[in-house]
Amino acid sequence: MTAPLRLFNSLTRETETFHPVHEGEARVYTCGPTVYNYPHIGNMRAYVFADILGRTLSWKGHRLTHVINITDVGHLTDDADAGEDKMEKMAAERAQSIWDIAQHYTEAYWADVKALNIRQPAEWTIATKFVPQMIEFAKTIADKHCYELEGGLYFDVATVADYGRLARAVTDEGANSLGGRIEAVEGKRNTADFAIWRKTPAGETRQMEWDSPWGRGAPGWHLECSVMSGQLLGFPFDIHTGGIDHREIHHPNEIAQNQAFCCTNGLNVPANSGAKVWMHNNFLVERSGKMSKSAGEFLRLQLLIDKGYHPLGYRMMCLQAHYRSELEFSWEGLGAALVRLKRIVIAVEALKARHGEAVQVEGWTQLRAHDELSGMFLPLLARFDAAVSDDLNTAVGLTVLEELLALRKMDPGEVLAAVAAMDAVLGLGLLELARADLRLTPKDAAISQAEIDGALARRKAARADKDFATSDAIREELAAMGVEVMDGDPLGWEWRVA
RNA sequence: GGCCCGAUGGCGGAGUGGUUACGCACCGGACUGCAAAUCCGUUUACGCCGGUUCGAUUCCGGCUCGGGCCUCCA
Repeated sequence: MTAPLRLFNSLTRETETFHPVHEGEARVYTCGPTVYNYPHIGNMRAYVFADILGRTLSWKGHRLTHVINITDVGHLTDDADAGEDKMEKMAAERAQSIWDIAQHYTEAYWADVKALNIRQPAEWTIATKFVPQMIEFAKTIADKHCYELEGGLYFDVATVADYGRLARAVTDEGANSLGGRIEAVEGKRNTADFAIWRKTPAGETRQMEWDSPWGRGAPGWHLECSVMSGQLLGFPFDIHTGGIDHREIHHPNEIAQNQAFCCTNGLNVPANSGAKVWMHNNFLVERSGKMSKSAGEFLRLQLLIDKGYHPLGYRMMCLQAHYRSELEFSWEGLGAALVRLKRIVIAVEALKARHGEAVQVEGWTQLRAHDELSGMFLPLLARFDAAVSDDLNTAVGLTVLEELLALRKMDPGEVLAAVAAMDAVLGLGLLELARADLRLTPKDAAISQAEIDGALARRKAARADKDFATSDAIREELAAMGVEVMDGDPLGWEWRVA
């Protein structure tokens, strides 16, 4: 009855049945943000995706250990020597301590995580807290796989088998398409070789630097993830996630490091890649151009909130599409998703009103064992299970949820139990969310709550007197201020978000 | 130059060798003083040209268009 969990593995480019490394468990590592600026909503799609993956693994009965890293060092703006560290660059621009910058943007990221109902992982790994381990890791692989140049310690990609296979980068002729246009760093053996450790140039001092056998400096970006994932989850672990852009460079490099490390240590690693399954979410795109932090309106989650769109509307928007498809962002699309969410919340609220008591939230594993659930629910839950088990098809899962809510004359407690179960995967907070919560006041609202209340009271009096000319005039005034009056609705009025 | 994707109704977006999700919008109905909100119902599609097939939106080939990556990026 329960469907096997099938996930698309970027390594094989095929959908595979998930078999955990450790029976009953699931260990997942997610490439997190580099905290040199605010995340935009496109960045956040990766964490909504990772969250859905984690929730699905829990739903399927696996004990989940999820780790998300915070990159606060080592991320270059450019290739190796030429590039500046993003963190150092931002700190210099803002004339602030690099540590303060990291702190500030980490907290901003966490605020978005919370607003999007993304569950807390078992651990947030902060890169700068793992530098000694990174040095140890580098020492382990240095002899066989690395070489030293003026700029630091470099990884020789020719020393591992099959470099770049994740990226499908090797052509029939055997040439590697990665690194083709990279400005060659003097002395690099292969164009795709990358820095494991970057030395601070002579005469310079950086805010973030550490001593190492290869001189004072900072770890390379790719090293962080290999070290933190291996350290906390152990090689091999189950699933490594990230944005699709990481499929080409970052993750192949990470895999190369993992291969080097595991071979050196004699570990038997399936596919020698560190993780068995590598999963990548596609981008959120904007037809006006590439979603960018530098150009035009910065699409932060806070901007959506300021405009009166509840952040869970954005989560809904993500859930309507498959994580491996590009998703088009538009304000209209966001509005549509929010309307959909609102209608679901209304239906759930009505059920709660009929039921009158709290509902126990249970996983699929427990629910399946219930025999008292009416015949209608198990088939629906099974279809929901089949949808999310099919490479996380939340788009179809949502339609099953809506079918459930459209059922009439069923026991509200049972429907709510089924809703709770589905929402354990979808994470829309349907049992807690009230419709009124979705009515966010836009930042530029031209009218205050008190003024709205006053106008509505006057309008009510006019209607009682059957003075419809006055009541309609008040309604129009409110409409001009962005307030939509809804007489036949318990909420009474709503912001017209547009 | 190299590698890799995509093309579905007004918009977004699933999926499938034959019965053509779903959401939003539109339209019709209920409700309303009238609206709005809500609820019910409903219309519209698979880029082009070949091939395979009893039958293709779905498989294969070509074409056109669009996008991504090869520098940092979720």
